[in-house]
Amino acid sequence: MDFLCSDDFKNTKVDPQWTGFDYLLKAVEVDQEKAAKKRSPIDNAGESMGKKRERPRRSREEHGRKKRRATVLVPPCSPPLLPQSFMQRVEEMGGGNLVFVIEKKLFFSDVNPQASRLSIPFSQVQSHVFLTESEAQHLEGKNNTITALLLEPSMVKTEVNFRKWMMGKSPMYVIKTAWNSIVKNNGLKDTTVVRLWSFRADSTLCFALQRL
DNA sequence: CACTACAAGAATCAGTCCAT
DNA sequence: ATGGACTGATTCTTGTAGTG
Repeated sequence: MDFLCSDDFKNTKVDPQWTGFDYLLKAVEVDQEKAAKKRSPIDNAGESMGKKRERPRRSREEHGRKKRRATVLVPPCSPPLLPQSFMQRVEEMGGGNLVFVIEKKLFFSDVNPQASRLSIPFSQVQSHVFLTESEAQHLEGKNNTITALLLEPSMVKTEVNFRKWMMGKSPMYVIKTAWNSIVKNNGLKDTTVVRLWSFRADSTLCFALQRL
């Protein structure tokens, strides 16, 4: 991960009227711009894609499995704005340090009650700065969980467990515990597009889930 | 242009844990 | 004992860069 340094802000105009929250938003913006610059235009077209592997093709549909690999959403270059309704709720909770985490289309595995989890592929995470260094280290440990609050699209607060898993060689974050009820209460389905923000309320890690 | 190779990550499933 | 929730390894599909 590339951390921001003072050089990254040399072209940033600072308004003395800014609140602490405005500073945080600007920091996120600069971080996103830096990340976008780092990716070459070619990389942007298929940054995470490698090449194709030849395998015997056996239709999964034969086994009642759904077709996968839907189009991966191209993340916006600058973080989207959190809707006003969420902003109000976040402020009510005394929240700050808002960080845009990911925008993703939900897949069957994300809404499958048997799985009861929201997968957050590492490489699609817009910024990892929402975790403190100690939290990131904590998650490295096997079976280590961070308890967080999730603000559902319905504005209901739910306690969830946040973990980091290694799926093969690919690390991913997962939100677990109560995820099924979140899916149910908010009518989330596969193909639903959601945005996830993180923020801090009394140093507690919190997430805001926006349904698009 | 056609083909190959690879990485990413979605989907599945067996095993484990825990509450009833 | 049973069933639901959770875990995480494995399987396998897909997009695209690389090569001829």
